[in-house]
Amino acid sequence: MPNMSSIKAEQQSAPIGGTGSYQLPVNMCTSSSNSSAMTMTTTTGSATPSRHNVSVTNIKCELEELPTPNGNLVPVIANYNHGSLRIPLSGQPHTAEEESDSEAELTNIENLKVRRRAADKNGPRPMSWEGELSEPEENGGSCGGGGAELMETETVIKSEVCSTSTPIQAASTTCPTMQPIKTELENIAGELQHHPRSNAYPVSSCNGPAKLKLAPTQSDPINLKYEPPLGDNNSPLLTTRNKSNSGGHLPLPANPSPDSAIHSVYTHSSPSQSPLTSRHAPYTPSLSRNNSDASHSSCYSYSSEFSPTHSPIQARHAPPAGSIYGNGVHHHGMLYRPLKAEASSTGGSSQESAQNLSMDSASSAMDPLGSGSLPASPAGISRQQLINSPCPICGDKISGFHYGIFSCESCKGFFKRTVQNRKNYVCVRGGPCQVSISTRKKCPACRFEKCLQKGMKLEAIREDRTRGGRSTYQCSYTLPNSMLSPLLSPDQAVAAAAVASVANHQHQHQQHHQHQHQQQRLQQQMNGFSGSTSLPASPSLGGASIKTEESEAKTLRASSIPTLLQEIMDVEHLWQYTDAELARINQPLSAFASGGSSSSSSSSSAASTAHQNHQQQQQQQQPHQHQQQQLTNPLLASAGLSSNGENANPDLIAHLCNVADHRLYKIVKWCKSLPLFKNISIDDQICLLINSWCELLLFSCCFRSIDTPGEIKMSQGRKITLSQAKTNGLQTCIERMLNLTDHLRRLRVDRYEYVAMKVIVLLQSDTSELHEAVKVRECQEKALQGLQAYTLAHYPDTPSKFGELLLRIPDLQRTCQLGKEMLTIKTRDGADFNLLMELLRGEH
DNA sequence: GTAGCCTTGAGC
DNA sequence: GCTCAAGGCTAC
Repeated sequence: MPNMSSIKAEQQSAPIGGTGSYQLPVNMCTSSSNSSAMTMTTTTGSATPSRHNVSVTNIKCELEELPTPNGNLVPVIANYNHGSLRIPLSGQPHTAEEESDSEAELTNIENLKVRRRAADKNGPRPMSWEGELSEPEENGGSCGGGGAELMETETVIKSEVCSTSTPIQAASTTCPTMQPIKTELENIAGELQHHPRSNAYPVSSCNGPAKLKLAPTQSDPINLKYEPPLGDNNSPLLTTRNKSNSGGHLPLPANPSPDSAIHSVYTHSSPSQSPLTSRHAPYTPSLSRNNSDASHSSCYSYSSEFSPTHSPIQARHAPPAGSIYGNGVHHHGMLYRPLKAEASSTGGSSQESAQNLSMDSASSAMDPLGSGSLPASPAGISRQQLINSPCPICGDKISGFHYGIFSCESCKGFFKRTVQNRKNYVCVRGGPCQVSISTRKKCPACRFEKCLQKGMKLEAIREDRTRGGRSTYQCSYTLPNSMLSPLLSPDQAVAAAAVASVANHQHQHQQHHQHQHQQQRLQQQMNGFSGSTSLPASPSLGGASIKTEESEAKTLRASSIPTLLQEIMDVEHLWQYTDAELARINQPLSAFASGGSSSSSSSSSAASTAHQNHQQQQQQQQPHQHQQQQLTNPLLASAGLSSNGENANPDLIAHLCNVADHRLYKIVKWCKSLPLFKNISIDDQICLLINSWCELLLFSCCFRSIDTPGEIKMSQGRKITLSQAKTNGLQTCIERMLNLTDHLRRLRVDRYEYVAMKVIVLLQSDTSELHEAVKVRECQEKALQGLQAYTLAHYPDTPSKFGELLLRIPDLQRTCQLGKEMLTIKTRDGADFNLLMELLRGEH
């Protein structure tokens, strides 16, 4: 495992200042149904605002408390030694034999890691978890659905219900059958961790709260700091920039000197705080290079879907068909997002009035074919046109796409140097200074600030300085008006920006746009997940520059979204499935159910992931095997259900198992990108995953069923009612799920709360298998703090909501256990749901 | 410290 | 093998 960089810093979650406490009546240790209370302490920091007149400082990453202007100390732990430290934990006693087995298994894991890393040194860098995970499928047969992924409305019930075992037990008790899954998870996590980039900006992932500012509510008892996004752009950096700019909505501090780019951006940060810690850390990249490309090992995020060629944005942000761009092309083009405050904040150059452009991807997003033209970009702007335009920062000639925007070579180098060397420039004039070709050297503070403002991404700088390869992250680009005006009228441009921005956000959840579904999702995003829930406007939703009272209100609400929650939300798309994926996962079963041949393998749509491709291939190669395997589905058998449909709906159950199996891949991928999860050691990541996968599946299922009382939503129109559950022998479990869903509905759980709770469930540290339980607990605390701050800020009338949300977790655990008990899965050879089967087998 | 050019490496 | 976005090198 590579050493963590010395600059790796992690926010210390130790309490500072006043304290408040709450109990988490959660027992995520799946080994038993016992519940344990976890006491956590939140704090309010002491006010120690300070801004120093420093011209240039090299930022230290020592352990320190960073005083913030709003009075919150941001403790930072530097030189975190990632990893292999194993803390013997008390709690779950183990027999000597178990201990021995566990040791042996852990040793196996270590050996696997070593071998893998050794192989990586000589071989190609592993590219994706999908690829890793698809391996067992080769052995175990197809899962029927290809890499199908579920959207929010898809089905997972079965997997959740069918989960008969206790994952953590599987991990901890060294069941031999668990080794395969552990190996897979290990491989996956290993790639995340072992790759040098996995250490990149760990602060970003674990320091989420560091950038938070105290909520503007006195009721907030914890030391959470919010980062009110005043801008409309998706980038948290940009958002912050807008806020910090004097020309924006907020005036510059009275102190004229300390306005370095960094200080003004991270107003909560100490002037001495490293750009890495103060900026990078807080703004946990939502998309990790690890995720995206197979290297998938870096901790700083990019997303697999977001490679420059398969940009995340490209994948996510394609405008819906029929949009005003209306070319009907599945383009990877750019989406325009005007920056209203931009011009005023940076003063008058031609670029100041530029439109901010969110791009589907850097390169191939722009030009996946390398043809040099942007494929159906909204305004029909080619890559060449963009490159020929002036650098949005200084006006020099653009040399390419650097760190998230098209910029010149000098600004690219400047940004790299500043971040890598942790410069902390301060504008002696208090900024903003004009930044042009002739003046760009005069004020690095304002230049850097403009870099950020224009969309350069800190997360694009690789902490480990790994060269080459692709990077993927959500990009925003400043497009000069001159490039838009000939194509769109100002009004059109604004409207386009609004529509595209929303579409941009939407596409984070859907790689293959289908207009109707996108419209529905748009409505969901704008109105909340369900009609009865309220969803605070996400900053990333705020691309619309058309200021209305409603949008302003949403912006206001969005401003109180803890950054950590926003970061978690930013990776939520990894949890979701696209329509194409759903179609794939549903098709085989439909064919199966209809008695058709296993032509299920002939997926109608092109595979969008390696996993899907692989599964498609497997299905094509073994269509009959797939059918046969479904006929002998051990899940069905173990559930006392025959596959001939006599007393059950095999299609339903097999489908659910199939979905669950694929869902597990999604979960792994999602976990990788979670800001808090990424800094946890490999072993602990595996442990946590094994520990909570069932709860995660079940919880997501319940949440998506909020708007369908009496029904648990399955994939695309599939629903299961209590009566249907009785037929399938799942009555008790479904009943509990419905009950849990009722609670979620009653509590009006919104999407932010939902994603936060998932992370809390995932980061349950109450297991003796964790090597760094304290660290995991600290991460969970941050998630808890984020959730608490959010609920207090958004639902001040229901201060008990936070506690009530946590109280649902034991229900969730009990429901999972019940489902497992109901469907005592017996391990059988030839299981076709590899990952799921491995997990299930490992528990018995 | 700047900035132009080079090298690297993943995706296609 | 090409593209391109990373980091590296080095003259200034």
